[in-house]
Order: sequence, then structure tokens, then C-alpha cells
Amino acid sequence: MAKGIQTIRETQTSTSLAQALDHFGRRWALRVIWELRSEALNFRALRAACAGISPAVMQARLHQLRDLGLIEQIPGLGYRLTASGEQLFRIMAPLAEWAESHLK
Amino acid sequence: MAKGIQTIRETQTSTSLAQALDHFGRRWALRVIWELRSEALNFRALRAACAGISPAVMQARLHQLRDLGLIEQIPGLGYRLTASGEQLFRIMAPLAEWAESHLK
DNA sequence: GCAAGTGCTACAAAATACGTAGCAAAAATC
DNA sequence: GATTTTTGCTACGTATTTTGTAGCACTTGC
Repeated sequence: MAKGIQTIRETQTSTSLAQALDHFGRRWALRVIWELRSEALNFRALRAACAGISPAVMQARLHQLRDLGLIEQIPGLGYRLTASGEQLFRIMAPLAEWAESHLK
Repeated sequence: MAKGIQTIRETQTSTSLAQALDHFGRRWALRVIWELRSEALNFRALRAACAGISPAVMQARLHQLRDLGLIEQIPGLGYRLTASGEQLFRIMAPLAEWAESHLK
């Protein structure tokens, strides 16, 4: 297929979405959001929920998610979603149904 | 907080969702879906759209997404979303707006 | 034929994640 | 108030993943 000059496809993906997908394309990132969906969890409970995650990675994710303003740490409570994080959860909630019907 | 026996929190996350998040928690996985949203792209065009991805990783992602039944390869066309993949895209579409308003 | 575009592979280096152990501080129990 | 337990978190060697660059075999158009 050598056909003259091909139009180079620009990314067209907005930088903020690319940024989001870059963050969420890290292991456990979305899972942590998901596990915090209904209640605040402390570091160890979160780790138990995400069976298999190492503490170093958990610490890294919590830091990143906090920097993104998705979660917050409440001294006596643990970690919980911020308003922004809850909004994200609401968006990804249909993913659960999708997964249930398409994977298996 | 030494308080008797603490109830161990079960994951509660359905295995299929965990499986989905595990797949999508790989770099470029969601991005590839995103870039195929409106048109079929061949290997090199996809790579151009996902600036920065290496061909080895692209190949790995295409294989995984094909195994998940999200994309398909059409000989003269390139790669495009399957019905299942389009459904997934429709789910993650609101993510673009979210990213636009919450990241920046 | 030739030139250019195609999907894809190879491979070393860098980044990331894993797995286990353990520490200091706070909290619960005594 | 001393002991025990639980807490968030760090260290570090190993394993896995991603990067970056080069290039091969094949097809297409001329």
C-alpha cells in the first residue's frame, strides 16, 4: 500500500483524557477506587481488599490518587473517595455489569 | 486499635470485574480502545495515535484485546472494535468529560 | 524490477511491580 | 504506665513489564 502521502492521524485525544488513561493504566489504580466505593478503608484493609498488591505499590497508588484529588486520608478513618472520586466511580460503575456479561 | 478479632473484609469484587480491571490496568490498554472509537486503524496508525507505545507492547495489547473479544483484525482494513468493544467504549465515553473537568 | 508501506519480531536498558520482612508510632488492653 | 496489638509505611532483592531502536519478511503500487 504505497499510496502517495498518507494523512498522519493526529492523536485527537484530549491531553486530559490521555493523562487520565495514563494514570488509570497503572496496576491497581482503578481497583483501589473501586474498593473504596462504599466505605472508607484503612491502609491494611485496602490491601486485603486488593489481594496481591504489595505495600510499596499501594503506597504509590494512594499518593497518585491523592494528587489527582480522587481520594483523601482521614486520620482516624483511613482513605475514602472525594467528591471527585465518587463521581469517577459513578462513571465506571457500569463497567461492572459490562464485565459480568462480556467476560466470564 | 487492638480490638479482638477483626472481620476480614472479603474482596466482594466480582471475579469478572477484577479480571477486567487487571486487563485494563495495563498501559495503553484503554487507550487503544479509545483510539479505535471512530474508525479502524492499522498497526502503524494505531501506534502513531498512541505516541510513545513500543511495537512490542502494541502487539501484546492487540493480542490481549483480541482474546477478550474487544477488537478484531480485518485483513485489508486494520483493527477495529467488535460489538463488545464498542459497548465498552460507550461505557467509558463519559470518562472523557470527567477528565476534562477534573484534570487539567 | 524498485521503492515504499505493511505487520511484526528482537533485544538490551529502564521502569515498574512483587514478596517478604520489619520499623516507629499510635491505640487498645492490662 | 507497661505491654501487646494494630497501624501506616519503608527497604530491598527479585521478577515482570515497558521502552527504544533496529530491522526483517511480505505486500502494494508504479
